[in-house]
Amino acid sequence: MVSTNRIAEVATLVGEPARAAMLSALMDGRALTATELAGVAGITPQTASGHLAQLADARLILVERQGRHRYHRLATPDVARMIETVMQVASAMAPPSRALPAVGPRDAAMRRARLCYDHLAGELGVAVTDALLERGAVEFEDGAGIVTDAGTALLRDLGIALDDLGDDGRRRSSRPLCRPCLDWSERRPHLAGRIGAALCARFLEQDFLRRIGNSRALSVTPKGQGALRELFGIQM
Amino acid sequence: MVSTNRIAEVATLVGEPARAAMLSALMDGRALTATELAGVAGITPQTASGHLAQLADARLILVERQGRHRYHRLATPDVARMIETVMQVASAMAPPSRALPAVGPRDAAMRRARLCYDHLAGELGVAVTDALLERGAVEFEDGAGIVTDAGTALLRDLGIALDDLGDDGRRRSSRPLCRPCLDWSERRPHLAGRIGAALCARFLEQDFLRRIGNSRALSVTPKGQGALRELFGIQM
DNA sequence: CCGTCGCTTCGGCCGTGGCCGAAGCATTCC
DNA sequence: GGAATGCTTCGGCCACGGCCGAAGCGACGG
Repeated sequence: MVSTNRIAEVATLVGEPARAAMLSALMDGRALTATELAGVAGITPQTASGHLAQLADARLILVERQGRHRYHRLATPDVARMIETVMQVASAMAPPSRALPAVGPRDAAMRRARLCYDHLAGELGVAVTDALLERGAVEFEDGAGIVTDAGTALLRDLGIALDDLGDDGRRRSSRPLCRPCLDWSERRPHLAGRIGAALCARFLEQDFLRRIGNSRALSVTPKGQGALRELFGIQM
Repeated sequence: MVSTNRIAEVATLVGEPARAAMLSALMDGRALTATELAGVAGITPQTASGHLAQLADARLILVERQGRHRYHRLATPDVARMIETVMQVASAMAPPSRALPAVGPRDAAMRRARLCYDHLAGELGVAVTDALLERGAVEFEDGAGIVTDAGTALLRDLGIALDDLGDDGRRRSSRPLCRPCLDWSERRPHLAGRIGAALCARFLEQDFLRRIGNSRALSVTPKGQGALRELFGIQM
């Protein structure tokens, strides 16, 4: 059992618009500087500094010094998962007044392919997930998922060894190997968990995908176009 | 994508000690009155009333009138899951000063068997889960889980039809069929999700288990002792 | 019908905490 | 060395929101 005060403490940290904005910005797994985070939250650096100190104290984020910069990132996948579930409840809340304010057209690239913490989301994420489901590589039972033997083999062919996935030095006990994650633009599940992260990392490493500037959005390289078509029959 | 303000809004609701205490008290799935909740939160009824109105406005809880009482319960399993993930992060936080303050001996019954939202927890919950894992009825891959064909058959023998589990009239799309839930006293997973809830309900219905007074704690009836031994080889 | 009970609304008090300007350290660059 | 950059600390302002006492309202029960 956890003291309810500890629960409230954590929730309070998330329950402040500026901090929530900063944590959301970190949901793509990148490490950002205090000034960048101040920007996304719309506050001054000194105010952001205070917030970040609180988040770091509570171990929700980790801070890494690099020269005169300090990079902040989410401390664990658990934290990301927590924020994700809060988002889920928030999205189910009574709408403030009207329907969804139709995502702007400039987010076209974001809808197409983007990072969700450390795995693939958007049309591409959903398409890859569909392909894996179709091939029987993974199976979802509502909010849970497993990798089949066929999936283990398929991933090995892609250069991902499942046995190694726990050995990232951190060994987060609670990080699922495989699970679905609701895609906010597609409203359908995409692949998350350790294999979701591994797959995404592998695609970036092989230059199938590239970050678009500083955003969460991803572009598919020509090399990636071919590979995705060949591997999964995906035409992006 | 969800507005970060909405996220903060939800988190703020949880991030208040009194409200967190009330939500935690509702985590066993029961519906409690405003006065009872005021009691657990250590505040006056009029203050609790205000809090509960806020939680209901945000659709985190549902209120049901019954005579001069108003019963409050968590609105959806999603809300319970959110609180659970917050608890998980909270328990991983930097300890305030010393180690766990050794759960009091009066919680012996709680440690033995209790409700966790709507499924079994404590020694009993873990034991049942272990038995199901051992029989290959369910499989966990870290934070995810599935029911095998053998498990489907086993559950049918117990009087639980998996096909019906979605038909509770609410059809919460995101509620997993089967998933592990970290047990706070045992520090090991027990069975949650829709089948966790169904199993628990079935045991209560068959009078294998009974609520101890008004608490989350459960007692195993003599009938239940026999059944559990016979079904799962569990000696409580 | 009146008393009790459960709950809500109102009003006022007060503490917590977010916010920024100014100032103070570091680090890097010229 | 001096200037710019990135970030933090300090101090003071201010508002939001939690808290309770008092009062009101509806339901139940004798």
